[in-house]
Amino acid sequence: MPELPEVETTVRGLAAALTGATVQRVQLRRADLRLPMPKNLPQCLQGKTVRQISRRAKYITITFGDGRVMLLHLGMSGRLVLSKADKKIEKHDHVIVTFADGRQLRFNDPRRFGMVDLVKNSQALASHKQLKHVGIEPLSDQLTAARLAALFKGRRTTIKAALLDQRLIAGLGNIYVAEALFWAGISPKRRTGGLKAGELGKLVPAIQKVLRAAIKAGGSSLRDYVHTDGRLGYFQNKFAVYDRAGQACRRCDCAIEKTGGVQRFVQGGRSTFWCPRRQT
DNA sequence: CTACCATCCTGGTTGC
DNA sequence: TGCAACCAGGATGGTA
Repeated sequence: MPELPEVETTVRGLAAALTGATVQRVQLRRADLRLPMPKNLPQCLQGKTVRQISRRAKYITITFGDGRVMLLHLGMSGRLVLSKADKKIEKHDHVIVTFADGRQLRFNDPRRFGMVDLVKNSQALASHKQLKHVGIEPLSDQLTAARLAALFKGRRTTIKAALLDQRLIAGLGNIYVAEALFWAGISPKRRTGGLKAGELGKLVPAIQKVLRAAIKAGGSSLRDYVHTDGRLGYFQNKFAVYDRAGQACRRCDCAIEKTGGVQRFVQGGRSTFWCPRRQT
């Protein structure tokens, strides 16, 4: 589910609601996610106050008053939802944080591809195994055509694989790579090294435009994803190509022409959607 | 390097 | 209605 826009929407919801809140109790109902959770999580967080909540790549960080940082990843099916304490506990609610005012933050993840970890301070966070190698933030001024050219130079990978590679650019996933390449007019089959400066110059704003629009729409809700208050995102209604095989893309009448509209094929084991008429 | 594959896990959808 | 196959927003480690 969650790519950068969904994680960002979650972070904004949590930050607005929980900054300054004090943890009363933590229930660790199931610790065996993709990485095992630290068993001392409840003891470490009890009585601590939330100082800051932010995002790096697709990771969520919750910094507490004593400097400790909780690191979370939502994997494919994870969600963080605020609820009242009397709400029924769901099957896949793995961590439940109860605050002093009675509200609860629940980490629910059916597929258990997510992760939760705890580190001593922000320095330890920066050198965390999961974060050490993540690439540039696409919505920062780090993302420039020149930077992309340097990252891609000499590589023979396809642009689709490169944009999914979190070590290069952090936060894009299968949906937003497809959408960004569409708006940039670049075929997902192109080799990174073969892209011209002008094409990279179109790719940067395409990536940022898609991510910003998706954040504005509160992310995409396909099946699992919901906001921290349970509302759905609606960017899925604005997809140009993702999950639209056989339909017209958002820019032409390709569906009724011989190209047959948006095409789907499998690349690296994952679905790729593109419009052959608009992306070359 | 790179492409490709399987793996972790559950649940929803599709097709017979 | 049952059941099996297939599919899914991610990340990683192995293979050739």
